[in-house]
Amino acid sequence: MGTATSRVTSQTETCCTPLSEAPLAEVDAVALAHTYAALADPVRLRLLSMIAAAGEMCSCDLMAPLSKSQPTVSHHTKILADTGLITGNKRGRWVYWRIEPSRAGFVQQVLGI
Amino acid sequence: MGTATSRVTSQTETCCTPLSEAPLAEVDAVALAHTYAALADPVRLRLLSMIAAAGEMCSCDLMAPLSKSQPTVSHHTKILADTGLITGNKRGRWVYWRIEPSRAGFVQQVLGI
DNA sequence: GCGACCCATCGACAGATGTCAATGTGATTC
DNA sequence: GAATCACATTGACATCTGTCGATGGGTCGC
Repeated sequence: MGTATSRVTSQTETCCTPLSEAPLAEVDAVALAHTYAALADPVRLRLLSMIAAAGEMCSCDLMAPLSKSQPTVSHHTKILADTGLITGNKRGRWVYWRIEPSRAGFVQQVLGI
Repeated sequence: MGTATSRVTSQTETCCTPLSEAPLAEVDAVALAHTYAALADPVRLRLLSMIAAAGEMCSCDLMAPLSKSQPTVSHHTKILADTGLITGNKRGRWVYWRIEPSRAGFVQQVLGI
């Protein structure tokens, strides 16, 4: 996924303003936006915060604090999981969610901790 | 809505640093989500990136690289400005946009610089 | 087996969002 | 003053998103 490698042409050219370094490529921008979209909801932020604080939580313990229905909580955990911010671990009847270790630093930044 | 009741379930040494005792309050979550919503769009991320790289840009130079109409660019700059990430400075007929200095560090984090 | 439980998925709905053409506003130039 | 330019605003549209009730699929205890 290399950049377009479009070399800087001229300062006054119309196509792509050169800038100092290459601006965010469109592909990268879409990926980044997808990640931030996952964070653009209060319920998901609180969800992340709870999981980060507890280390691990099952969905059944998330519904009450969030005041959301079970399908809604499932919907949000799926989005966070698809984005790679949390991972689910099914043990018996319960699914335990935790912050994806490789993203723990990013999540802490996001939560302003 | 209970406030900080510090009901941390012990055994927090699993994957993350202690973090906060209380989960994100709903009010704070809404505010945070509002900020991240402003970043949840590829066009706005590239817009931020361009402005950050150039230091200052006028709207007229943003339309072509983004391949967006003038009203659309205006729409996005307004959202970023309302969120406090950029500030506009009108000089003559042109509006020059730059990263809000107090948020420059945050923006650089966001753009992965 | 049977029932209870936890969770995912589906269908539907209201509200938010990105986009553009058309129009309005203010500044500049003639 | 008239024309032009840069930008904001409006109105309309298609799409996306958050939410919940209903349903399905596994898992446990009996």
